Amino acid sequence: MSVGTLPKFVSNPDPSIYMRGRYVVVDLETTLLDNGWAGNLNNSLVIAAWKCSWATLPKYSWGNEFHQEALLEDISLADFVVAQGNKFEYGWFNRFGIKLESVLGYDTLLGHYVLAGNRAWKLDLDSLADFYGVGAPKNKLAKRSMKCGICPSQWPKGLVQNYCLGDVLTTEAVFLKQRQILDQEGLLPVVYHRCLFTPVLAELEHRGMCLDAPALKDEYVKQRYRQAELENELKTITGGINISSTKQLGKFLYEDMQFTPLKDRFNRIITTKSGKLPTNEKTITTLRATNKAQRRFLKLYTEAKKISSAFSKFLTPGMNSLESGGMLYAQFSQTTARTHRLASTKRRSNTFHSIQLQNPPRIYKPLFRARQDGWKVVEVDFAGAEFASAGILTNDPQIKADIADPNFDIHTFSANTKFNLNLTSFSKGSCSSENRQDAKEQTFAPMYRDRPDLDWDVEFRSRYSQLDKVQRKWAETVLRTKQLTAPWGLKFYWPDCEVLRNGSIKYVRNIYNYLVQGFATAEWTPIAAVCLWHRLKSVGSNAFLVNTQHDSVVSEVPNTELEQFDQIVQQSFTKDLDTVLKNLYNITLTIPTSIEVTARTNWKGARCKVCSQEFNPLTNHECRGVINGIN
DNA sequence: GGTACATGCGCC
DNA sequence: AAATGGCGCATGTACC
Repeated sequence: MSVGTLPKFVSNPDPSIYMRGRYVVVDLETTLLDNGWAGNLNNSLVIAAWKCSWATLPKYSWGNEFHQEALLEDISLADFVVAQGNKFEYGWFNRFGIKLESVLGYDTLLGHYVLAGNRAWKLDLDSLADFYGVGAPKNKLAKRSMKCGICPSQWPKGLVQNYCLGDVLTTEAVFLKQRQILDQEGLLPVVYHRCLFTPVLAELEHRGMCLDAPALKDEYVKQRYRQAELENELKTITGGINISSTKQLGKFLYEDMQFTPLKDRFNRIITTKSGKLPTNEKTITTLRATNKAQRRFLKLYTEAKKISSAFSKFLTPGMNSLESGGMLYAQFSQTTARTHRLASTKRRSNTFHSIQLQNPPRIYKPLFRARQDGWKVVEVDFAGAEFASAGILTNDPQIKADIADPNFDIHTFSANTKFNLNLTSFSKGSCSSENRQDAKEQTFAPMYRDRPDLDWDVEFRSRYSQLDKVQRKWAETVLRTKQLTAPWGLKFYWPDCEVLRNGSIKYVRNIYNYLVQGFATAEWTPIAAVCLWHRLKSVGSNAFLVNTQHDSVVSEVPNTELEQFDQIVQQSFTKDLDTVLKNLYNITLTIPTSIEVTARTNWKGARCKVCSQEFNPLTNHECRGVINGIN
């Protein structure tokens, strides 16, 4: 069975193409529904403008998406396509009939973001023009019209044309300056990596995720009912305070109910940043309830708050979408996170229902399904990605050994310290599952922290002494030079790094974190997704990607293609990842990555802490409907 | 009435 | 909240 092929520009990436290749710079003006998103089929193209590197004058073309032969011809002659905010153009290229997998992009927005590293630089085209000193022709009238939401289709033709052509020339000028700097800084491979990911995201945004309507309705009704019950009971206890108000809740807890505020290990009263008494769940579950009324209130309150959050963030938007087909969309941003991880937001839209697709409650994942009968939702996860990433970056032999050892379970090891178990074996099952579960939460915390007063930190850092040594070296480097260069070339900056009064280095936790988190989730996952996407295209598969959550990729796959899909996944997430990291960054993964693949009609959900059953609103389960019983 | 901030919490 | 990092969103509140 064929696992397909990758295009040369993926399997054998050569970022120097950006310095010497033939390119076309493109800018499009469209109607403005949903900010001109190509996913809204009521949008239309107003004008396309482009300039070829082999021509002196730019070209333009009015008219609709089906008549862009001249642009398509030039794109087919180029090695890559340059644009500011390429994801937008990719969406429209799809509508032009261009196969996205055949177009290598260069995005000036991503270029600037990569140069910025973790610095919060402005990324709009005007700011870029200023930064690179290429003096953009500022068309104030056009800018103002755009800002006021006046559709370019209503503008005088000459105005649109000048605006669009002006942006093409500005983008080209920015590109030419920018690529020189990125080349000198050794950052072109990183930009290349980011640009490979863009068309995958453009398509993924367009697909959206499909809800399981009966399951969602069932859950919605059940929670509405429960919510009403809770509201009634709480009202009788509190006299009708607004439990969403931290102010009112604080007053109720600490004044009316007379709870004793919590204290830290130095016997200081714990407060929030602004000095108020905290009212979050952790605090509330730790407060000592001394009577029945107090206990009852705490239980009801916690449940009510979770339910209310589930409604506003998920159940209500989900229900609203059912009339129009039960599809939820999101927007992904490659230029938000300081670690260069992907970020996701709700799509601000009147047409599309949307949620933030990177954080739906895990217990509700089974409320999503494949949109067609006879298909599965397939999730691919990297297992222990950040631990492996840390092991590779610091070359720690013990991390490597522990990951390879089937008889070593790090959460059991963690539980051993936390609960003083005096275990002699750390294989999974050597301690109770409750102990393991409780320890799990903090197992990897010492990777991004170093507290000599905490037993687990000392234990962790003494076992993984090479990791400890290298991370300290990172911090010393930043203290000395104010920056840190990752093995893939990306530079992180902490210009005001200094030794604090208590002797620790400022930003030490960020310094310990960024490379480790960035390598696993910002470098590996996009490469794996890109390779999966290209291979699926190359075999003419009907399967497609619908989501990605830092160390996982979610797809919809026809049952008839499951076996082939699995093989392509294995290829993409292991061998292809190795190949691309080697060829693009000259990095070798000294610890092999491992993945978990699950395929089912509905998206894989969370397991219940109590009975270990996967939560599924469609099946009977002792924790059915009880949100806070779920891990 | 709008904006900015604080808090809390969902995910990885 | 003590006791890692990274995000975005909802809600309430303060302030102009």
